[in-house]
Amino acid sequence: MDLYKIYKLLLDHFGEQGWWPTTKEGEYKPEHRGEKPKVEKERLEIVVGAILTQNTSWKNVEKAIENLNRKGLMDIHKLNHIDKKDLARLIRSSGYYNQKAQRIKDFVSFVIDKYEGKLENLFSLDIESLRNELLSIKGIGKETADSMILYSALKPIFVIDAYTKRIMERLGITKDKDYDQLQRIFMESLPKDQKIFAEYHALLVRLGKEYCKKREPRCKDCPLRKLCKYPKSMV
DNA sequence: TACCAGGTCCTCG
DNA sequence: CGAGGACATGGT
Repeated sequence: MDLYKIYKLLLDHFGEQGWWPTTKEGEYKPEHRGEKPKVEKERLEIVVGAILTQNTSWKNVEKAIENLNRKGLMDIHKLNHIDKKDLARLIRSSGYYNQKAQRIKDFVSFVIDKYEGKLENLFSLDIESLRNELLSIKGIGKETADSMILYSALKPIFVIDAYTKRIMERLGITKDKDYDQLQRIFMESLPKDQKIFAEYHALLVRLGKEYCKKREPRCKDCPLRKLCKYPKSMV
């Protein structure tokens, strides 16, 4: 199956997604706006959001990010200095708040210790080194690292998440593939283009949320129904 | 009520 | 290695 063809079908059906949501200057709530992050604060917000959204709905993360923005805390050094309990309280809505507060703190202290507190320095590494650096931080796994690389550092890497795995299996393209195998399949089938990787992943999430849901998938109206092998696709 | 949501770490066999 | 549990809130 041609993954690029699937991409075009999704793009035709949903249109451009404008990932990742970011907050404009003077505002507090992150939105899909179809613009790449420009300033350091936007890049940091994506990094923080990537940690906060681990196994959690984005809606719950939005509130947490808004809290941090309203307090003016979306800043590496401020996040480094804030008391962990206070941080946990602010991000409570995103769940696992004690773990996530620790993970955010581990991340910012890492950037301060090794990269002068500037994401720009960390992100100037080549893609392999950057990924290894991110993965060495406790609490940052493959998906979180790759989300940071793709959406914040703006380098071409394909993000695999639960939606992607489910959709690929239901389509009948893969079965029991692990993260690295799935990622390889996408990256070897598509142009190495940050914009395409970003948009594709966003489209898969959209499809997973609205059609290829875990329970009660809406196969009848699914934009991919003609090429899908999901047993229950005729429901 | 139970399940799900843009995972990761740790432990055990 | 891979399975299984812990981490936690908010929506359906």
